[in-house]
Amino acid sequence: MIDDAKIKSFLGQNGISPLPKRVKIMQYLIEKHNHPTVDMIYSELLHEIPGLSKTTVYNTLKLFTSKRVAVALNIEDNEIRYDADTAIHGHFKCRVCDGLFDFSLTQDQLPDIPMQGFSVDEYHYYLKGVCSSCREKGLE
Amino acid sequence: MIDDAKIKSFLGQNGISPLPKRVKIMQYLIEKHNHPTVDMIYSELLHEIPGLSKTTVYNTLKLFTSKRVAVALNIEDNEIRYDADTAIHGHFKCRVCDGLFDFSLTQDQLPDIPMQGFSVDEYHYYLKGVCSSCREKGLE
DNA sequence: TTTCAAAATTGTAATCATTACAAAAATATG
DNA sequence: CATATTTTTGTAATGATTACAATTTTGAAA
Ligand SMILES: [Mn+2]
Ligand SMILES: [Mn+2]
Ligand SMILES: [Zn+2]
Ligand SMILES: [Zn+2]
Repeated sequence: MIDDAKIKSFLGQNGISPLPKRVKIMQYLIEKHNHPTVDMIYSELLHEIPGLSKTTVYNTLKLFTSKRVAVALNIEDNEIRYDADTAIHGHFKCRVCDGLFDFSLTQDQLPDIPMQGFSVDEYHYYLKGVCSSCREKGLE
Repeated sequence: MIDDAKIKSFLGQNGISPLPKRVKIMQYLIEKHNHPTVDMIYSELLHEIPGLSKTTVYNTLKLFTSKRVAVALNIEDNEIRYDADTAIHGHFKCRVCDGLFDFSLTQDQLPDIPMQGFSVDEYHYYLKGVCSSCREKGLE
């Protein structure tokens, strides 16, 4: 359980008015760190926040990513997943069980790309394949 | 202009019957290497292949990616882009002009995956930011 | 060449994530 | 409290992708 006040001040520091629903959504992202879709956030928080609208979840996530307190992951073909961990790290997608795993990746492990004159503000390293659990079960 | 016969034999070698529309679509991908969307392929090839259906483009690209003669790129939020270059390389997306640029990336530049027992068959390294051309123009 | 089964293509309708937008509600400020 | 501003909601639109049945094309056998 993460301190409500901490999240509020964190949002505030990043130029986001810490309204109750925003705090709950950020709390969900941080506590679960399950790379949820909008629909997962919406349907799970609906129990806790009656009357929550899916549009609000969309609006809030757009705000979060624009303020860089969350990152949008495009590792799926059809929907966006969200991550409150904005530090550089990698993602592995299992194409059998659809699981999405983090793996660590430090800035200096990243290939040095000589992009003269370019400014880079997002790094995404996605791997796809079959996870160990699925391989042990002989699925492939 | 790439040799038609070369594309036919390439498709054949990869278990794809080299039907005329498939050859044209592969030729488009190779010659333009512009990371097109389905719609770009469809609307541009429609001139050359009257009566082409968008469904056929979808079907063909699904076949190509399943046979691994093309790769689907999920660098955009809303649509998939395709690449006939299946060798490992990186992609940079400019969020001002929406340009999508290749950059070279060798297998041994990639960080090791610290995940024992996983099998990896796709590597995607995406960078986002502002390209040099847009920066020179003072856009940001 | 004719025949015919299998594979491919087409057009249309459905699906589904996301966005647009205007009305209603909540919030902040004096 | 009064009121301007911001946020939320609900619904409708958008747009990419998929499902699917009917039609056409293909390729091999006869
Ligand atoms: Mn993550
Ligand atoms: Mn490329
Ligand atoms: Zn798995
Ligand atoms: Zn640019």
